[in-house]
Amino acid sequence: MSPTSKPAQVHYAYQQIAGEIEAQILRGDLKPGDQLPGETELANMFGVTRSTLREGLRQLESDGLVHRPTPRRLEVTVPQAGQMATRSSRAMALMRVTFRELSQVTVMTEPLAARLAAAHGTDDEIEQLQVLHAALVAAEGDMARTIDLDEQFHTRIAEMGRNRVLGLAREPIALLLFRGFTQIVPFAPKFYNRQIEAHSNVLGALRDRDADRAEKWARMHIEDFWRGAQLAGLEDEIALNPRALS
Amino acid sequence: MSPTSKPAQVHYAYQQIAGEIEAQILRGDLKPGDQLPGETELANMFGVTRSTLREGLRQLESDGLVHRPTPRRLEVTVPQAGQMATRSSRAMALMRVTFRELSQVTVMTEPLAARLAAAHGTDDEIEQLQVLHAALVAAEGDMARTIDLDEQFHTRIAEMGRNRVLGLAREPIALLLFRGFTQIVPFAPKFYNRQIEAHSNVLGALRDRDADRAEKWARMHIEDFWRGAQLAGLEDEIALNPRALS
DNA sequence: AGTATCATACTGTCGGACAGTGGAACCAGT
DNA sequence: ACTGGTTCCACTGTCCGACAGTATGATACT
Repeated sequence: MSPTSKPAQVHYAYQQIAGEIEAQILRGDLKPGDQLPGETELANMFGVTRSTLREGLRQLESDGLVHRPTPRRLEVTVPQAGQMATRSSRAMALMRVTFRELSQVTVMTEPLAARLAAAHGTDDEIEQLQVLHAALVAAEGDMARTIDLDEQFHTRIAEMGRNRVLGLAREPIALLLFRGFTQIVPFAPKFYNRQIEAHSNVLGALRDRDADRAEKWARMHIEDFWRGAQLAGLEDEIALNPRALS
Repeated sequence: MSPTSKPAQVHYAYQQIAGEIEAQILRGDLKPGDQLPGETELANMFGVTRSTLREGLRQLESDGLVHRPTPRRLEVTVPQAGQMATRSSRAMALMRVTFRELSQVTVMTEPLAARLAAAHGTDDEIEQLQVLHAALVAAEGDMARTIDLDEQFHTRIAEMGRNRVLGLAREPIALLLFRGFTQIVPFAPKFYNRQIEAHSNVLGALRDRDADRAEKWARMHIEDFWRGAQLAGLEDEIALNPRALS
């Protein structure tokens, strides 16, 4: 019953191949960076045609367990965070999750990220964050760029926390939530400036290595975002039209 | 630069096919439940061979955007939470995340889940949770079963919160963390009983619809887990050997 | 009408083939 | 001997054609 142990009927050859290689990776027989044999050879090893083998490979590729730096080289790899985030965002968008759902989670993740960043971020990273913030301020008016930089700002903080689990968990969520910016700003003119201010305060707290203050301002930042959504009457609205993710 | 808008070089035919169908789904031209034409017809539509088309389909399948209820029927679907969780867990296991990383996040997610459950769970769900808890108590000694039920208990609470975003975010994490149970119990004999007790208290709070108390006990529950890991000296140990996920 | 049978169409897999190309071996020049 | 360029080969992406097994819908039967 456990979601991780379901040796369900995987009778199809291409699934068996994907499963077998996956098992070898998880078992450690194949380590990230290892190069796999050519398709013909692999096909022989598994006793199938190249066509069948390729279908299996496509699946592994899509799972992020192998990838091709160049068409000629097929190597084992650990799933990339960005790839996982995209998949997750897409899933949530298709589920038509609401601003409420996103906010409820983000109001926990971002403050945690800020707290961890205060503890583990390097001076250099804080400096870079300052630069990013300056760019964000300078981008006033350009909505697309603002959203992009805003997302980067938050992600950068999360990275500073040295917690990859948090990184994986929050990225797809933040990705969706911050896109909602566009829908909120028109309803709350002052909103934009308050966001900038909050960023400044988080930045300041990080510089002082004040975890509590960083956490507090991050929380206020998100709560403010949520209030903006409420003002705009978007609480239970779909956060993002899936088509925006194309 | 945005992770969602990368029309990178997708020159390969099978990638274009996957991309095109994916776009149609995100755009809403294809809705979950819709049935797709046969492979031959699709291949003609895209002007490629069936072999090539199939490679594209395998990718979509693996992404969870389409699936085959029966080999004959190929239909559009929204990615299943369980599938995403498995992928995520696997990625984290391969990244060799530590107990520390998992705990830091879980100590936020589970209390939030408990709080939301107190607010939105139905009486019926609380009853079912009681049954599950009873089974958990009865399973004393059977480690594998205990872990399985424990994970179910937490997941059930998360579902009661009616927040799909939280569900997606916490599932893969909880999946990994609770498996660590095995490594902790030997070091902390009393640990097991305290976990049961905590569950009881959360359950009681839910029954009283006391969100604060539910949240508090959930937090204590996780913090206790974390202390157990510390007692066992596992703070920075790999939470789960990837091979356990095969 | 409900059930059983049959025919058809479609999937999973196979085998072979070919153009384009990236890498490696090989050769030449200094 | 080492570097730089050329050639050749292996390998990928794609195509074509084929076949067994089977699920699905159509047909026939009770």
